[in-house]
Amino acid sequence: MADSTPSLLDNFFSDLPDTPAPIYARLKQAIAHKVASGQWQPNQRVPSEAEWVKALNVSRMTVNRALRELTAEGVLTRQQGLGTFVAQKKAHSALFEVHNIAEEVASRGGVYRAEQLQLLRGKATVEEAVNLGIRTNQEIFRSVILHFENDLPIQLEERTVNAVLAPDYGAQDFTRQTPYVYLMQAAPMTEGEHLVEAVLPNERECDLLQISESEPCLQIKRRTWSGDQIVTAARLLHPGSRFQLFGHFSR
Amino acid sequence: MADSTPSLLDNFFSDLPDTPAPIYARLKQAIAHKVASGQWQPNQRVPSEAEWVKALNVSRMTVNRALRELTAEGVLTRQQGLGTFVAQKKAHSALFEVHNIAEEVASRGGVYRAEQLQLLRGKATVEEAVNLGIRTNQEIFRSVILHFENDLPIQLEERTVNAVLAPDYGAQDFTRQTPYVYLMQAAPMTEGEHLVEAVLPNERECDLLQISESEPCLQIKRRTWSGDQIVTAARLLHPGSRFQLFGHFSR
DNA sequence: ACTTTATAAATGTATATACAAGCTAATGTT
DNA sequence: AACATTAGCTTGTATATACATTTATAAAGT
Repeated sequence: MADSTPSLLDNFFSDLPDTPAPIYARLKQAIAHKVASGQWQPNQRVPSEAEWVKALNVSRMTVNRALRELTAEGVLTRQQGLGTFVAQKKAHSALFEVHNIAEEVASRGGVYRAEQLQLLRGKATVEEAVNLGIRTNQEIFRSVILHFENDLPIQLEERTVNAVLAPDYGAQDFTRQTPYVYLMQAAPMTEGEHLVEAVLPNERECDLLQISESEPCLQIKRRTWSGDQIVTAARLLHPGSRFQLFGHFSR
Repeated sequence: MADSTPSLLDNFFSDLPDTPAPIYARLKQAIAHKVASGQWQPNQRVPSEAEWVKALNVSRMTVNRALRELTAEGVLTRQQGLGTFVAQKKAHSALFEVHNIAEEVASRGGVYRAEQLQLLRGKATVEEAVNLGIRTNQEIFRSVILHFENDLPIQLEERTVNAVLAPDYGAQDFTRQTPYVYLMQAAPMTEGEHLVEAVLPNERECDLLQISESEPCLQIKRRTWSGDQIVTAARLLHPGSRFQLFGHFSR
């Protein structure tokens, strides 16, 4: 389970505000950012409580609280006697966290492939501006991607992206890497919402998804925040016969 | 916001094991049970940290941890200077927690009504036994209920219930109280899972839901645990034109 | 009557300390 | 060489203490 311990504990708070939030919260935020941005990989070892105490000159209980809460939130895992580690990505996954369709397909043992139908930059329309919480003249990206599992369409993805927060979105090749992966490192998600409903897609969409016009689809509209700004809004269309959403909850 | 403070702090742990779990965990469990079973109502005041300290003769930090974690889990809400209170049921609700359709309808300002189409006791079939994780000769209840919002069908609910865990299920009147409410006090839910998909219902179901046969529906299959036993398995059918699932997530 | 000020109560955070319990690796013994 | 023991590091929990912040209430002043 163990790897090596990250080094730079000094100046750990360098790129974070040092006034408003309590110590434990800032430590949580700093660690969560390392994990969300991929700088710390799953199963990698996190500095021990004693190391944090020495490096940051804070009480062990303060460090303990930060690590304990991150563990409760599924960011870290801890093992008595061993240490603290970055959690596996969807270990005890929260609800309905199908953010990366490529991983989802791979985890089922399927072959994943994508076609990029559209990717262009422009100014936001009124509807898009409302969706993203920005002004209408602000730059955005629009992309349409069709995702395949074993050469059968599994998801049609229409996405609008805030170009200020993710400036390199237009330079990505989404047949190689899903938007989710790029967006997570460009502007790590802190919050999100989704709206799920059953719909009958229009003729063009049925054509793309290779389904009959009477086949119902799961439509998921999702918006994700980074801090207090909306990074992206997406509409995901899944053929009902090829896709189910699974969720698990406790307490 | 404040009500009156519950009295019996003595013997609070009376009906709980007193050996294995740490103090803070037992306190959490005891409070969560009071809330889940409805003995403590939303917005009702919970004893202050100081009161718990005096009553249980434990450290304030221990009580603080229990209350703080229950707050993070959405069971309680706290306000500095004021006190600790039982949280509103779906305050910052977890994901897709549409457990009680009556509340859902009411929160939208709609008029709720239900028709009980079936309610009978019997022995579990093979499929039902597998679903509930029991043996095939064990007693179960089966119920079919149609829920209305403003006199339009909003949910068709087929439910199987473990009769051992919820023995009085058959005596309930589900036109007055949803199964969820009874089941929560009979065997408080600790875990659950759901499977969401888009389907086209059969002729009878379309008839009941008053929709055309080409209208897609959201189908939710849900199982809920109490401890390590499955209490109930339900299949919920929602007309796509009248129902959406909304979820919100953080971190 | 109204405003201001003090006071008390409640939660929020931080620290120091202590001991329990789990895991690993070094050490010692047979 | 094989095994048992021990020491050291790790997380887990519990306590006592201190001070900050927020809120409501009571008292004092105008």
